[in-house]
Amino acid sequence: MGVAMKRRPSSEVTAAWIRLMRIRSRVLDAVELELKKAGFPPLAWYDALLELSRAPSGEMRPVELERQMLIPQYSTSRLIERLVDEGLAARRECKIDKRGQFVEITEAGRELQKKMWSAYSAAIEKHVGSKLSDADAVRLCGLLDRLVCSCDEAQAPVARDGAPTR
Amino acid sequence: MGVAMKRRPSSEVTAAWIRLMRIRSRVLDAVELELKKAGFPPLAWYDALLELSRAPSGEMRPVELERQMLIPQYSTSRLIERLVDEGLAARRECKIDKRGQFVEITEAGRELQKKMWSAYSAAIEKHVGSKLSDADAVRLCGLLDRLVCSCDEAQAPVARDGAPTR
DNA sequence: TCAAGATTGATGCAGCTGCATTTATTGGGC
DNA sequence: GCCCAATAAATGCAGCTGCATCAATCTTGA
Repeated sequence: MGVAMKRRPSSEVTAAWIRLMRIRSRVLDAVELELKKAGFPPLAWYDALLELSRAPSGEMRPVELERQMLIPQYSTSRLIERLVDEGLAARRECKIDKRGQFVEITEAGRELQKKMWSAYSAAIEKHVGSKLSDADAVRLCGLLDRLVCSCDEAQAPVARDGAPTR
Repeated sequence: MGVAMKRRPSSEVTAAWIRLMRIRSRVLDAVELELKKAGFPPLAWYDALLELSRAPSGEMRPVELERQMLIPQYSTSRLIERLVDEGLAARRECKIDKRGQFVEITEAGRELQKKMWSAYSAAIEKHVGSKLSDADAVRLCGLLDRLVCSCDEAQAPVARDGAPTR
C-alpha cells in the first residue's frame, strides 16, 4: 500500500459528515437540556447507573465499567467518585484482587436511574421518535453501523429499560 | 396540549439514538486523532478559519462568526483570542460600531486552513467515504436532516474546499 | 524466589467549557 | 437631550477533561 490516501471525499460524503456532526450536537443538546431543566445530573451518570443496575448483583469492577462505557480510565475513576459522593453507588472491597474494588449501585441509584429514564425516554421520543418512522430508524441504524465496521468491535445489542448514551 | 408526553420511544428509535451518539463519537475521535497526530490544532480552529477565509474580505464580526458556528458567545471570544495569539487572525477596529470589532484571517491562517483541509479531508474519506457509497451518504443526510426540521433553521449548504464541523 | 513488567485505580496540572457578570456602546421612546 | 433596555465583547470562577504520572498489587519467567 502507498503511504498517502490521495482520494478526497465526494461532496455527498462531506455533506453526510457535516450532518453527522451537526445534528448529533443539536439533538443531544436538546435532550440534555430537558434533563437539566428537570433537575437531573448529566447523562454520563445515567449511563453508569444503567450499567451498574444491569450487572449481576448490581456491582462491577471499575475496569469493567470503563470497558462497557468506552470512556478513559481517569474518567471512570472520577465518575465513580461523584456517584459515591452523592450516595448513588458504594465502594466494596475486592478480596480477590487487592488493587481493585467493586462498585455497587445503591437503592437511591436505582431509583434515580429509573426516574431519569422516564425523562430521558420522553426526550428521545420527542426529538427522535416523533420525527422518524420505525422503518427509517432501522435504516438510519444500518447506515450508521457501517461507519464502524472493521475498526471497533463494539457491543451493546439493544436496550430493554434504558439506553446507554455514548 | 397536555402537560406530559406519555409515548415512549420504540426499540428501533432507541437503537437509532444509541447509534447516533456512539458512532459520531467513534468517527469524530478517529478523525481528530489523525489531525492531532499530524500536529494540527483542534477542529474548532479549522472551522473558524474556514468561516473567516470564506468571508468577503477575510474578515467578520465576532457576532457573525458566532452565528455561523453556532457556538456560545464566550466560546467565540476565547477562540478568537487563541487565533490572534497564534498569529492566525488579527483584530481590526470597527468604525461603525465601537462596541464591536472585525477579525481578519492572516496569510498564516489561510495556509493553516488549507493544510488542515488536506489532512481533514483525507480523514473524512478514510473514516466515512470509504465505508459509504455516495447514494448511501445521500440517504444518511436525508435521514439526519429530518431530525432537525421544525426546531432549528440551520444553514450550511455544502462545502467547496472545506467542511465545517459542528 | 525474585526482579521486571503489566494492571488497577487515583491524582496533580493545564486547558477548556458553561454560567454569570461586567464594561462599553448603541438605539429607541418620551 | 436623557434615560433605559438591548447588544457586543470580555472575564472571573467553578467544574470537567485529557495527559502524564504515581502507588499498590499482581503475574510472569528465568
